Amino acid sequence: MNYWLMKSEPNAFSIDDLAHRSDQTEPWDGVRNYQARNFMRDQMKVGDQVFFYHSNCDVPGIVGIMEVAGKSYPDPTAFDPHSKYFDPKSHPADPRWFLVDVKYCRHTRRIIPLAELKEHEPLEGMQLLRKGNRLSIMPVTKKQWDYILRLE
DNA sequence: GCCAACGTTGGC
DNA sequence: GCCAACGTTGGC
Repeated sequence: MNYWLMKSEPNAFSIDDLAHRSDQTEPWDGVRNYQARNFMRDQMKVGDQVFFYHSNCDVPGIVGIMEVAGKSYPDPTAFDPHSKYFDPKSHPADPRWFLVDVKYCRHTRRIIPLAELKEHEPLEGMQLLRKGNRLSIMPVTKKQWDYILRLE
């Protein structure tokens, strides 16, 4: 069992949007960063636990928990000329971008703000807290996961 | 292979 | 809106 954190701008796709999907499941499409892709393509397993993080908003922070719902597969938006995520360099025979489906588990009891996470010494070294970090998908250790859940 | 220019992310 | 950090692109 692995643990992850995935960012989304709530203006574009929020935890509430995910919760209201009929299946409460959504393909995490549009990721165009190789490191983030590699995590999804190579390391995410069904049942892995994921923090849903809201970025670029009034109170950036962890807002909920979801899980990996399926094995990775090529991101179809890369093949679609009408998609804003279209990438002409990605071909169905040799796909460049991959994604996983994620399923809503629950909201956290409250938003756990980024500013608060920064105050906790045991979370020092978290990739999320590194200055200038722009990675949208990153691993979380079990220790960090458990510690953060106790902050709820 | 180097690196300047440029675009994007995302906190503040 | 500002700007630091960082990834990508493309000329050489």
